[in-house]
Amino acid sequence: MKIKYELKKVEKETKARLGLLHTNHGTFETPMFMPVGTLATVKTLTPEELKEMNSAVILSNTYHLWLRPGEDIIHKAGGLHQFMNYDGPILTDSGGFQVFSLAKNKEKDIVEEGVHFKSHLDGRSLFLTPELSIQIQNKLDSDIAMSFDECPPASATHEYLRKSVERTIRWAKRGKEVHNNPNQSLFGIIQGGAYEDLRKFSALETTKLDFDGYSVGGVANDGESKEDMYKAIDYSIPYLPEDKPRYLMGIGDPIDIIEGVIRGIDMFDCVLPTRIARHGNAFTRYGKINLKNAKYKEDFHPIESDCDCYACKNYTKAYIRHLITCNESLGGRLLSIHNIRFLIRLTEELRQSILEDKLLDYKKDFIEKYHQG
RNA sequence: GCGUGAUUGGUGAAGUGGUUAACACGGCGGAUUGUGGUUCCGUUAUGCAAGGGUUCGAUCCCCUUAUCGCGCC
Repeated sequence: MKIKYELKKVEKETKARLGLLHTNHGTFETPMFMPVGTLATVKTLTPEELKEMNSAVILSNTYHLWLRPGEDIIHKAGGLHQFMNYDGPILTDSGGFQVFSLAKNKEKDIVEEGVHFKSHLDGRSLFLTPELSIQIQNKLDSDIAMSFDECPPASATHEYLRKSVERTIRWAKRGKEVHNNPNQSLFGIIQGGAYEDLRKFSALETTKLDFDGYSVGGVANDGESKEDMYKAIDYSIPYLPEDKPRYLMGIGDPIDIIEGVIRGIDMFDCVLPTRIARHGNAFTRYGKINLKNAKYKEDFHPIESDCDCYACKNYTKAYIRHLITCNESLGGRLLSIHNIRFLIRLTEELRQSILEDKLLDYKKDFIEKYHQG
């Protein structure tokens, strides 16, 4: 069975949506945030811990799992869910994002057939195609597979982006044709940078292929401005069907999530909460803080006194700072728990605000507070 | 006691008679948005044991003192 999106409500003054995502591994509310588990694990956390945080979908990665341990081993294990002991929904990224950062010479390495690039592990030459990406994802048996797209840099010209969008559409079609897993849904990806005509074209052509969901991609690349990111969403959303989920790829800054939800996005994923956690940073209502700062040396209070996460209920900033300073893995774990819970809770509050038609007020309050810190 | 060798930042240490004293660690701060992240980027000794001298100029040469190491009575 494929996923099913059930639209429950659109907020009065915005395009924000409240919905339910029915999957083979449970039903979950949107808007939602999906933590990233590139290598079949959300770094340092167990599936049980993620469930405790009310986290739903985990995002994993085709490219990384293809290299290690290989899709055949995961297939033999009984699929990704069995392999990693996670019975919630899993989404796999196509590998497009990684591959394009590994392809050195875009002109030469990206061809109609696929992409030539070097393995980040041993440097050997690899070739990934839309078909192969989908076939790997079929074997991984994730709930949602992503089309293999070209993810061009923010600095790309209109001319480059136009060709790229056209190719991404051809690739989406090729991937869809070989997709062969009745329990797996497939999403299409809208590209086109911050150009209205390209986003519109990309959305209209991609939706013609009738995917199970659509994502806005090519966002938050190498120094793209927030304005361009919001444009990318605004120019794409009007052409996407109401009854399919919309996923903004790679976005997870709290403010960006709010802005995305207001513009009609249902799903987000991001490495930010876990990455900054490993580097000692925590999201708070008053902005992001760096636990490594000397001022927390003797701060015997939780990161946030009103946070319901395991880290805040049991540990102080001084202790977590000590762990991070000593490079003890528990530090990154506790901060990952806090940061993911922070974003999950943010989506819970956003849903409540949509329900009460108070999203814009919520945004105003949140941003005001967030910038105070 | 005599002889001898050392003494460079929080630490381990390079180094030179001449504008800004390597490098590493540590400290302090920042970055991070479909994870090549125990990563990346800043910054961190107005001073080379102390005092005096030689010199246009000394951390580098000389003298004295202090401290430490080594050898001999």
